[in-house]
Amino acid sequence: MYITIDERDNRPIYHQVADGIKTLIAAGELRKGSTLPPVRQVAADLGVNQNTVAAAYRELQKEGLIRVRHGSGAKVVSQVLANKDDERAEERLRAVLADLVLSGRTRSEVLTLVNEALTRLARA
Amino acid sequence: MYITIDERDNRPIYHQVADGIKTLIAAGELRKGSTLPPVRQVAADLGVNQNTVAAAYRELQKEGLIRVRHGSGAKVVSQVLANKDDERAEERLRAVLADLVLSGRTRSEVLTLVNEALTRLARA
Amino acid sequence: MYITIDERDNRPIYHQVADGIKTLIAAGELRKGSTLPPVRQVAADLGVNQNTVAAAYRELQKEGLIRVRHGSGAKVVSQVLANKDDERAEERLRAVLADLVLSGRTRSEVLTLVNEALTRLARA
Amino acid sequence: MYITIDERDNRPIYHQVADGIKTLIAAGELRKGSTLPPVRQVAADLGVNQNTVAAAYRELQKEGLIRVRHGSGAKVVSQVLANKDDERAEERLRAVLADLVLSGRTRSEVLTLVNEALTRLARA
DNA sequence: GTGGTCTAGACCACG
DNA sequence: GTGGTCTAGACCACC
Repeated sequence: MYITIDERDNRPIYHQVADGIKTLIAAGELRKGSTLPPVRQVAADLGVNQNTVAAAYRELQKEGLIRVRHGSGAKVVSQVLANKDDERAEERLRAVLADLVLSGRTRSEVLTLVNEALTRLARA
Repeated sequence: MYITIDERDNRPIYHQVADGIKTLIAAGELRKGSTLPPVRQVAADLGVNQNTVAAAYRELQKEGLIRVRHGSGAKVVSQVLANKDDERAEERLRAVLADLVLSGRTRSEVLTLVNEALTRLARA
Repeated sequence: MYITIDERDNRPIYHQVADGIKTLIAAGELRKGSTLPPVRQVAADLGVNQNTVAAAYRELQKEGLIRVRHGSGAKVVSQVLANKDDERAEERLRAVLADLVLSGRTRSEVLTLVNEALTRLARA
Repeated sequence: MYITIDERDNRPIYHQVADGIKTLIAAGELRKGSTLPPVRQVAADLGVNQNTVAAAYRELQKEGLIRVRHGSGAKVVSQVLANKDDERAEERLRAVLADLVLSGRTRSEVLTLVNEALTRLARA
């Protein structure tokens, strides 16, 4: 599991964990039916509290990507988000692109970044 | 000021305001030397608390885009972000792209969204 | 045994099993003196862990409905719950009814559901 | 706010709190636009931890009934559950009715309970 | 003032 | 073994 936590990142840790797993699902590294590692293990690996990882799993379950069952762990049940609109992904996309442009990148540099990122996402 | 506040957007309001202004700067509608409208006016226009708009301005000042002076309002002083938080922006880009892919969009659909957004940003 | 396990049901599996058997008892399909099928068989039929079915039997025994004996299987010994947890049941009833109302059902629709359910329970 | 916590109730506390508020919404005591009391106040009133109440609010938000915003509290935004199917309300109804019947109540006694409960729910 | 996040650690529930 | 709940308390973010 290649998830990284960035202290300087404004996003809360549990969000970063969830996003990391979402990326793995989008990239096809975690397919429908795959079992996620135990909460405790992820917590130990990343050096964060178990509750924090549990919050990430809860988040993913809320979005319909995984199914968490009490004694038997978490499993990927879908590769499609349930609430497409709630997250306002397009709006966030615009904001991020504005940031990249404001950091001095040219249009083609931004497009290169986007293409590189998309290439890693199998289903795209 | 063409800024909109979306109730359903999960981002905090002050963030939405700051992002709106950043987009205007990136698009060239607000150039170096331009004066931003008074906090009170923006607050009234958007129907939000003055403190919220003030927080947005503070954020923009922290990023080096504007300069806020007591009595003389806020002015755009740069069109380039001061913070070199490139990695964080790229990380957020990846997360947003993963969300778009997980919401069922194909690679070309995502690229269309990106191009549309970039076209509105003059400097890109 | 007409018990079904619903993956989408939030109740724990052992609870679903116990409730299924309780419904059979309430409906009179399992009468005082009847023998329940062996844990292994139920587990195999439903495709769940034996421990899970055992937990359900334990629950039913705790409520005074069945008697589990090593070697001789489980037998229905009563058609009346031992625990006087009436208030808790009523509280749960209120919560479920609130949910049904909040899901948009009218009073008469709810009453229809209730009547249908009661009709299947012989002793009612 | 007439919410009660029952130690003997099997449901987790945060669930009992959420159910209590749902009942108030279903009964029309909390209408669309109403503001919920602060997390801290509810926590103090009920004698539970703030995190527990926060979990209840999160639950209600997930179900689409309230909208929680950072600095400005929680507000009722809908009187209809967003995820009607996820909760399997009808299945839980059958289980509760079976319990009431098994506790020795006749059909008419159960119907009286149901009617009393529904009478308190305005929208029913 | 409001809610959100995170931690440490205890204890419970499920399979 | 797995995840869930709850607590106490600290600190942060938002309006």
